[in-house]
Amino acid sequence: WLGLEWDEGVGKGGPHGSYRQSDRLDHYADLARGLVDSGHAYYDDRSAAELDELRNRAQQEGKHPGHYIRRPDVERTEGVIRVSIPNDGPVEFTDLIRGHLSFAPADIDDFVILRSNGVPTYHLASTVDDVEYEVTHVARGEDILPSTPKHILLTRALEATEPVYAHLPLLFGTDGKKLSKRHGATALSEYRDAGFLADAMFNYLAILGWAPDGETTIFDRDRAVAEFDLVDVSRNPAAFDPDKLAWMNGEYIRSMDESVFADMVRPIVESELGRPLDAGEWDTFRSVAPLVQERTKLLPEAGTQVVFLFDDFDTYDAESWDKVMTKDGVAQVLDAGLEAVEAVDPWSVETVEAALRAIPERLGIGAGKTFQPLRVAVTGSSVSPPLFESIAALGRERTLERLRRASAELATQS
RNA sequence: GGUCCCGUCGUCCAGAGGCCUAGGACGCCGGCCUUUCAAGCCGGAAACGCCGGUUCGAAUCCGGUCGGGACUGCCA
Repeated sequence: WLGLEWDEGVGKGGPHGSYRQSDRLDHYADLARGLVDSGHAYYDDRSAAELDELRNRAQQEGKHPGHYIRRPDVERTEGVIRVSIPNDGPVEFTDLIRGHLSFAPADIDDFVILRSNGVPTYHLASTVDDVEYEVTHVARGEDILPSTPKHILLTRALEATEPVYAHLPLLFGTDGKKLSKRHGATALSEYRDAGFLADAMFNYLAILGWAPDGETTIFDRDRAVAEFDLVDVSRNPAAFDPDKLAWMNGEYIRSMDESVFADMVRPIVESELGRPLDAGEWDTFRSVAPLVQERTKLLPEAGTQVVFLFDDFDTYDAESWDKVMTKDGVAQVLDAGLEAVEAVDPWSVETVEAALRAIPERLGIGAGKTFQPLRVAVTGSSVSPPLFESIAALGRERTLERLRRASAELATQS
């Protein structure tokens, strides 16, 4: 959806055979056993209780939990396979984003690479894949920064050269909690379904942790691709701000070509209506679409703004009615509107406007007092697209019906 | 508890010793425009966590401190 393409992998193929880890289970297991043979790893069949005890002891002594979980004196021949951490100096590497990093061997666990059921852990599978697929740069979340020394050690044990790492800052929700597929996740598809544009989503995501310069907020994919560099990525975590995303989406909607916008909104209107638009209705819609385009942030809003043109609304918006239609003089305004609309000739935005603009003068009241009741009568709400255009698009007969309906409604209430 | 990462407006991003009385964006507040809602335009409030040090000069370098976060499993 976002137009992010990969060069090789599942569904795309490539020179490295299957890219599906489930197809390679035996291979990972073979490599794990090979690491035992070469002395980099060992079998461990100690019980969970035994390991817990070692962890507790380490914690009580102010050491990290894995401190005492090391290669047992007596060699085992079954159980999980662990990598034993070599005690020959710190593991150092330069992260593209964070700079030089160093981890002491004592702080790195003897970690499991093959479970007792023969299934590899993430550490093994992903490291082996990176090596065998000849991955040069690993860009991933900062949450696995602590695992990176393990992956480097594994890579060296596999007699390969480690890739360049870049650990990106995490994304937080507005609640300040980490955003991930396991916690507080909102699927990307939900944003698409909510009416966000892929280009806006792409731009917003890009701005989280990076900017082309100090001034620019809106930029397209080409510019991002041309100017983005991992070393420029921010080191601090970013909070996902739905308001800014919505604003940005509005910016993209407004910059769309009118006809593209109309085409995109059509299915939304039709689903709102529960039926397809006929040719005449489509023309009507296209005539008002630019007006709607200016005032929508999310695509579905465009649909709700415009349905009154095609189907009669069931009820008036209660708040609008109370605010506008319960005032004195509304009945006269509706009558005047009826009269004016009947007399419009020929029918156009300009003639409708001229006819209605004459009303406030004639009745000696303000423009707002005239147009708001008409708006509620015609559209069902005090919030709508511009009035004259709306009436022109609605047509004379339907406008007259709506005005009569509002008068009747008013009579009922008094 | 331990290891590591991070610390500029409420939020996102600029700022890589003097150009900073700290800039842009969202949001917020006020105004203009206006028949509504938007959009647009103008203006405003709003931050270098704190303490030391280096330096003629620090948001930028160093140390400490405080605060936030991640990790700490036969999860990934």
